[in-house]
Amino acid sequence: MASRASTEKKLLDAADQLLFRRGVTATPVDEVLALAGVSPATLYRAFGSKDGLLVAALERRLDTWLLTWEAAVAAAPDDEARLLAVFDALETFRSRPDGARWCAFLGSAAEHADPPAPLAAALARDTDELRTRLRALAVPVVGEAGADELASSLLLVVSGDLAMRLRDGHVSASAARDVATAVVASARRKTGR
Amino acid sequence: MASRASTEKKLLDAADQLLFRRGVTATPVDEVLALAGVSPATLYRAFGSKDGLLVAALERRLDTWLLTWEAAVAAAPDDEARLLAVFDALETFRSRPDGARWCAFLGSAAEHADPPAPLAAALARDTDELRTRLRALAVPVVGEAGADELASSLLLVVSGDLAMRLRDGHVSASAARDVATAVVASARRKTGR
DNA sequence: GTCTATATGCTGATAGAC
DNA sequence: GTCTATCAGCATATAGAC
Repeated sequence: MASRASTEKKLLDAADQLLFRRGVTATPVDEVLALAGVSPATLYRAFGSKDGLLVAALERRLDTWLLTWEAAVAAAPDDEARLLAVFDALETFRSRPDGARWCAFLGSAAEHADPPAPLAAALARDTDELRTRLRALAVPVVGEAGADELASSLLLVVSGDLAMRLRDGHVSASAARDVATAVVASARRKTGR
Repeated sequence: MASRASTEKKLLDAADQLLFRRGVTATPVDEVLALAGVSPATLYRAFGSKDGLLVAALERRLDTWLLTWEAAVAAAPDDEARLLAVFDALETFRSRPDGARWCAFLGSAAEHADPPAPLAAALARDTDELRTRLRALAVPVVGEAGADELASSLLLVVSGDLAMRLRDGHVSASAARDVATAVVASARRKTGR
């Protein structure tokens, strides 16, 4: 006897494993249903549509990602390591069983010409969290003055790491971290720290 | 009286304008046909399938992109400017009437779980050209020893700039160039130049 | 011979009825 | 949970215009 919460969780788990590996459009609803062991009616009652399930999966995923990132920050020894911990977290998150091919948020947004509002909101929240938290972690490293610019630069590097996963396999895991290290050093020099 | 070459060009132009702005899957073939003012039979005779047209459009697009980049390199005053000219070219290319929402190659690849061979080859060629040419431009700046690593780093920054276009509009046009400048400075310091 | 216009088979996703 | 209707998009076939 399946409770409502557990069938919804099964659907979200299935969505996580399929939609973000194969792509949203490329994955038939039937496969999600089959993996979840759930009937179509359940999906449409709980989430309204395939897109509804997608958005719910993204929201849950963002929470998980932020926890992963927080753990990496907590494990880092000093201010600069805390700022760069996002790259450790990316690696950890990528190696999860439901790790996306590149990025669940960017990938979902990229599939729509003009993403529907709830989907755009999910990506915007991801972007905001990245920028805001990077900025907060940047303050101890370069001070208030340089924090905005450094956060934007690092967000670009993070996005670059994600996009590189779509290209051929030449990419070393530490490439993004190396670039970020250079960016931080440059910002430090600029602010005299 | 429409010649064979001209109808094919009309299809490629329409593909450029629609597929890479709205996304490949998101654009029905019918719209491409309507914009090109061409009948279905013409498309399927010339390109075999929607995907065939896509690949042909990507191939033509890569040639155009490389010409744009070469022009930007030629206009740059010194070795470092030539290495960073790729960011000028990105801006120029983006502002074309058929400029992609983010990146025609990454976007097309992202839509397939496991891209069909001709599509994968198109993206691989894009990646190879970027890496190889960046490496050649890096040699005068940091020497043979550091050129591979610098090229890889800059490729990541380029990809980051492209991916940022999927996020919200906070991005300044010079952000990628600033990051790249820091990366080049760091590489220079490392190789003692 | 190359194109246009139109009609149609086919497949698979979505949604809802039972 | 099964089963079915609807709908959209891709691909092809046919017939005729330049």
